Amino acid sequence: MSSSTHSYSPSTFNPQKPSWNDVFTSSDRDSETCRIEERPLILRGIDVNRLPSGADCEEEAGVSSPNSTVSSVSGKRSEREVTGEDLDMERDCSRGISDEEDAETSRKKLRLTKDQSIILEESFKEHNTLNPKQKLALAKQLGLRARQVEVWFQNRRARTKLKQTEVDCEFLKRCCENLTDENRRLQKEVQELRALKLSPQFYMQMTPPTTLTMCPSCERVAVPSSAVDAATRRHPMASNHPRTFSVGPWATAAPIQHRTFDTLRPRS
DNA sequence: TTCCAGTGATCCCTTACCTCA
DNA sequence: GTTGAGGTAAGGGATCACTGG
Repeated sequence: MSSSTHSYSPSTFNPQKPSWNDVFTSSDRDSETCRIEERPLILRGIDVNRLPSGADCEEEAGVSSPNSTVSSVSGKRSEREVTGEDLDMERDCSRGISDEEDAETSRKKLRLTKDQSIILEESFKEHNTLNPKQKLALAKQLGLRARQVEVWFQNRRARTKLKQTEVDCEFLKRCCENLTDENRRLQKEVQELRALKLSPQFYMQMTPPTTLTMCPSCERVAVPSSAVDAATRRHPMASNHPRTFSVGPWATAAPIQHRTFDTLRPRS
């Protein structure tokens, strides 16, 4: 993010409270009063970064951002935010805005100052959503409107989600590649084994197929013949009805671990 | 107690503006 | 000077939860 061409004046930016925790000790999302206070100011035709000229704009006067950049005109505004009072305030606050600015439907863009961004980031780290009280307090601290803080958090959450999606996507891609490799390797192994099976002289040189013994009750398998003997000695069931079958020398007695998606995730 | 309209908050998608290469 | 891409503030619709009548 560049602010080189903007006339940021961080010196005039004066965060009132250094600590977010000091500002918000309660996490409640309550209070009718908050809702009333939160009612945003009309934007149309107003420089959101400029102090409102009218005294009627006092509510936002202390809150508006006198320092953060660009003359900003929001072209549109949510209908639900427009109340009768707001309309009156809008008219009041719009005084002093030039006609061409007023007539201008294109919206100029606000750029947050570095300090504002830092504070917003810090507060986002602590909670990625804000209750009305927190929003108002933060807006006041930053010299922004509550709506701007709200929008910033909304967009920030979207960025976080997008980043997470990218990470997940990358991870799944790697999983897919690994599985493809594994599949290729196994296919190759199958081919080799088939070739071995078809070549008698090589087959003759090999040790005879291992006899596996499986206990019918616990379904444990012992691979080597010595192990089978041991198992027979230890486990009476194995001597009675050992379920035996022949497998190739490549057989493994280790149970196959079914990996879940979570187990595939890289440990962080 | 249930239904319903109103309201606020949030998410998601999109637009518009700004900056930079 | 122009242009296209990328970043981001903001608008607006959809949805959900809550509340009061």
